[in-house]
Amino acid sequence: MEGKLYLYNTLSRTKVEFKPIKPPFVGMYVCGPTVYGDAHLGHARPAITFDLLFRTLTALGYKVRYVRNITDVGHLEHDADEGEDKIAKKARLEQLEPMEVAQYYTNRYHHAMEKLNVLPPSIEPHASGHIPEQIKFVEKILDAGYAYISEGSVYFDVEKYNQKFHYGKLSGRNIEELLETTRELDGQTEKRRSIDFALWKKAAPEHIMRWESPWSDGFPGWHMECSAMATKYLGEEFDIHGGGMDLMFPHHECEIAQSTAALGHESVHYWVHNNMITINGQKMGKSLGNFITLDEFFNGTSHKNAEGKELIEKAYSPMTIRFFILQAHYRGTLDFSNEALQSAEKGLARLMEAYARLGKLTASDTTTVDVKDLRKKCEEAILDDLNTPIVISNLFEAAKAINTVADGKGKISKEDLEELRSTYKLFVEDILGLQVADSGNNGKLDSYKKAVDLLLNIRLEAKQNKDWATSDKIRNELTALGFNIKDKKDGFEWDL
RNA sequence: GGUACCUUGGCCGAGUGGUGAGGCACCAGUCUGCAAAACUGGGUACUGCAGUUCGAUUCUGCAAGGUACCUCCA
Repeated sequence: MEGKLYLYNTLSRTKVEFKPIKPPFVGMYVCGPTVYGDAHLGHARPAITFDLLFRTLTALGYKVRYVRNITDVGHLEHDADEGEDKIAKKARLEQLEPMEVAQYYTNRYHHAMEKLNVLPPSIEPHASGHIPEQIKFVEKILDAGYAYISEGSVYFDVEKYNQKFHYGKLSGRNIEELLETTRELDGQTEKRRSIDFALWKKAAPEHIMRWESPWSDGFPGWHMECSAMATKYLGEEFDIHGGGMDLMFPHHECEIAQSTAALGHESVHYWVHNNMITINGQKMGKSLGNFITLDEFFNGTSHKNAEGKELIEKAYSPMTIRFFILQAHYRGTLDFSNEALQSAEKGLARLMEAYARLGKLTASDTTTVDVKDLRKKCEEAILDDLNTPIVISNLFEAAKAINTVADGKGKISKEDLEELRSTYKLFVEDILGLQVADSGNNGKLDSYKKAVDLLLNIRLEAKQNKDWATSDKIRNELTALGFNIKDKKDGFEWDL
């Protein structure tokens, strides 16, 4: 694929042409999960959005280094937890090593991502494995004069930073406003200003996860790992930084401040943020307790909300979830509902059936269906800030043409057929990352398929003999077993 | 309270200053022994009010409703 990619840059609040610093190389950093719980539907959104971007960049010929971190050092909690490390807290509850908990959820995250056909990133650094880098980064900020030490902790001096740089440029906030609205939080007394944030935090005695540093036994601040690890693997300046919109402030704002203070210049050229998934119009999030985990979707596990009402009516395949997410633009909210998910499921099935039929079409000498500009239309859509809904709508338009030809009501030339196949392959599989079902090609599966074909051929013979009783019996019983039988002009199609 | 954003047909969701993206659901027709599938046709949606305009769903203003961020969150 060729062409200019336009991306919405949160920094400028406009769509801009994507120009890498050093083509053909592209560096992309995306905020990954905090591994102290199962991934929920909300986590699937950035994973799929940036997987899509990764795939699109790759299809454009870029050599992408995609870094997605694992946050396994935990961060401060509010309320009664008084700065207790999240992972440590869970570890004590379950009598597990903190790293055991982190590993457990990391594995589960990986499994869920694999099911969603999310490609693994090039590098997946763990925060806990980069403590020295983070300490060095804090030292740089101290040396530059934008941080101060207070009772074993190190804080970023936002006000001082703002005198030379612009704190709030990403999220559109100004300091005066923040000073008025920030609440009382833990560590307030140690900090000079409420808006200052921790770069290194001294650990309380009961805090299990801790590391040595020049200032105290403690742990890195909320935003430190991303600055340190992005710099380590992508350099002082890199192309794209992604994450959920809810991370814009304070997380990404603080990251910009930290990196700029330490390096003397900004790091990220394009900030890309995906919007939230909502449920009943409200953000699905850990703190709201209204989330549904990916495993629950995949297994159809019962999930009751606070009022005891079932949130999911049935199991949804990973590809349904992926398709559901891709049917909306990444910058818009996407509302979860069973109805929406079930319509996505059916739509996906229709699209994939057309794709399967496409593989079986035979070419004619002429073309009577309109498939001309499919590739061009899909390319324009994906290059326009990853407009997957438009890509999909174009694929559906082409699906009609495919079905028409498959029904024998239209013709397609060899040239057009090949073009259509390669376009479908590129967009359905390579870019949207929609997996073709039962691509498995082992002997057992083959025998099983042949057995079903055999039954249906017997039915075909019965039909030719107008033996409707036998014909219907075969169809009805196969249907009862979960098969879908579709009669064609001179044959049949089936799936499970 | 501050800041930003959103409001599209039964549902989900694109998009545009002027011939109704697409999916799901629904209705009718074609095909079929029947069914399913497929194809074809069917609905004049753009929160309300006012303004700009030859013309607004699209621009401006006001109003109503909703959401996000300001605190860990994807």
